[in-house]
Amino acid sequence: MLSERQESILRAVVEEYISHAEPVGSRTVSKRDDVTVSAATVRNEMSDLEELGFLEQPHTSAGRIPSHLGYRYYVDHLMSPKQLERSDLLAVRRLFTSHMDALEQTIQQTAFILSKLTNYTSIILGPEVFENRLKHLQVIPLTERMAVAILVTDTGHVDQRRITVPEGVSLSSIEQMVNLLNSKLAGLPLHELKQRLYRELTDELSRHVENYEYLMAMIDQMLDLDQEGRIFTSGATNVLSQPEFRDVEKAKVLMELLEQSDTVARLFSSDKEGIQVRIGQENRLEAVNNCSIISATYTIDGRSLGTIGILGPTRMDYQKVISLLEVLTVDLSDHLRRLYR
Amino acid sequence: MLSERQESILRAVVEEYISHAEPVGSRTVSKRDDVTVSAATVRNEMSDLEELGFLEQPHTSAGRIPSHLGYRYYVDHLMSPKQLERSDLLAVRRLFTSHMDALEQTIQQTAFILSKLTNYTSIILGPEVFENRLKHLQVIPLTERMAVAILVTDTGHVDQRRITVPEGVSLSSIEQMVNLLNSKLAGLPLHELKQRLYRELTDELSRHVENYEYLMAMIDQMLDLDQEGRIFTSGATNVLSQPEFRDVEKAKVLMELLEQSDTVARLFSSDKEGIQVRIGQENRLEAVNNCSIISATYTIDGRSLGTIGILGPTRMDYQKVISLLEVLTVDLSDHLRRLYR
DNA sequence: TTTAGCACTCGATCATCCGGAGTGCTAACA
DNA sequence: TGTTAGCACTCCGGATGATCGAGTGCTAAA
Repeated sequence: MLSERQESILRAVVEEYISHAEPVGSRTVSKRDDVTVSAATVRNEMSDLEELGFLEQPHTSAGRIPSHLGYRYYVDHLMSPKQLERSDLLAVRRLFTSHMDALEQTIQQTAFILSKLTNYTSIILGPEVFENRLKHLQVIPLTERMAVAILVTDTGHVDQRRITVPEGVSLSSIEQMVNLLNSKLAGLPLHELKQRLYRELTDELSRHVENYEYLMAMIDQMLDLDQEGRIFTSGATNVLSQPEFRDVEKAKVLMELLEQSDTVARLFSSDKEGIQVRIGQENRLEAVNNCSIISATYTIDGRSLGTIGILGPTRMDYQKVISLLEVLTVDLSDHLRRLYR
Repeated sequence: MLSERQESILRAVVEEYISHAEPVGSRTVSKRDDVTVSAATVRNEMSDLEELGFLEQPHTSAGRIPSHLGYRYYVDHLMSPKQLERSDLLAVRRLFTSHMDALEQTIQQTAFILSKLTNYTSIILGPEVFENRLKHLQVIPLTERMAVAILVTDTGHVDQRRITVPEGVSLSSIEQMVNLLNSKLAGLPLHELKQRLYRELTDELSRHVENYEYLMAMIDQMLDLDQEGRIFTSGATNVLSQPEFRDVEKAKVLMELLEQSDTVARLFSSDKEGIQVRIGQENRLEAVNNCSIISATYTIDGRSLGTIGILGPTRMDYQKVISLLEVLTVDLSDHLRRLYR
């Protein structure tokens, strides 16, 4: 357990380093208002903190920087839940009172404002439509052999896919089938559709509809949803502003990672409720070893819909990002609920 | 007019500089197979070429690099229409024989392969649905006051938008209206819909449908298409590999530009048929003054659908990019035609 | 007209040299 | 005993200067 004095020194080092990105010396610390002892004492304490693993020295005769453990301790115990800047809060509120009627637009905008206010890269996963319920199914023929299947969920999400109409299947039989599917499947969660289809509807379909086997293949095609929620990033170029990525090579690794949506999804997806902070090597991926990821889930009616998060250097303004994410998840959830009633 | 010898020297300088990214000296040029004169002669000629504005010298006692004019001359007169690498051609062909049934997927993949093969950033605009014709209109109610309008075009493009149902408008009157709209508007190009609506349908609607004024507002909302085609980029991080962007600041300017979709659209949109090459300052935007943009339009049944292009440093492998774009636009147009019949 | 030779220029690289910031240790002090 | 002032030492970073090599421009010879 750290003494109160050690804690205030650790806090000082972390906060100074976060805002100035340079190793923090004993004099700098002792000059802070919340530290009353002299530089020499600070030196002794810093030496102890280094031994305990909370601080690191880039080289002898340089100041100290926080280790991953140091950041962790700071996030877990030392961070005061700083109030958001009024202007930031205002920006968030203004966003959600403005007219955003499309889901995609809402999320894109949220990502945008998040990256704008933090100067880090923001990433939003989802929303996961998988749990949504089928509202309506429709097939619109384009040509003899082509059609568009449209699937609307109770949340107003529209999923479309182009399907090939098997030979020998008539328009009227498709219509018949769609009607049947609508009456039997409406209200079910999307991930149950196929299951239900096979278990309960095969008999009925084979009785009512001609060319049953071909149709089944077509339905199968129709209900193959893309399970992966979409990924929205914003402010990817912000990494280029961070001094830790002044070296193009390092920046490149990170930017390339951001272009691979599956990796990003894996990195950010989080099942835990609430805000999650992963610092440095706590992320498994080596490329983000000197990055931190802060993520939160947004919900609708208690159902977790997706993840919203920030990627930045380990030297990140945790206080600000966390309080911003707290506000944003609540407001986003609210907004989505209002949108979907 | 340049002499044959001057041309071969200019070609040599451009090609050497393209592949090595360093000022080209007289010795290097005279060692090439297509230049038979000595280094000293080359020096004299290069001096002339500089005076004519085709070459530049970063500083005295450095080699020469092509000026924008030099690249332009090279592209217009000196480039031999080099055969594509067999492996590249194969990759393109493989892409289009693979199963891609969604429009968006097709385009995303095309962009991907383009950036992969060139190591530059690829950008695809469109497809422009504006000229497409209405196939089918559908409104699916979600709640009392909310609905999703779905608009399918003859090319199978699906456009959706969430609409608010005005108070006092019944479900049945909406249904009635949609039927009327479908029968009257189907087959029309999207950009004529509104016009036609106001000119010919107001009377009929007011006769057949209750609460006519509210409905009109709603229809208006429905037919407000996003005119801007979507933008797909791929390989944005490739700029970070180019030696001209070793400096993070320069890279940042470009990457930020790539994040602004409207600027990108403006930069790439091209009405001219065929392949267009814009070198350096020929682009109006200052941020891309040392970049070149090569773009081409892809078509369907002769109708220009959208633009496909490459953004890279002025020192770009024009031959390769141009031949690649030639193949790709043809294949993409073919593929889309097959897709839409 | 072309080429060989030569002096000259200039950037890149490397070693060297401070200056400053910061530490660790010791001794004095409360 | 804990705290502080003082001091020698370390190390980084920027400035300076020497050297090297690539490349040019000019001149004179072929």
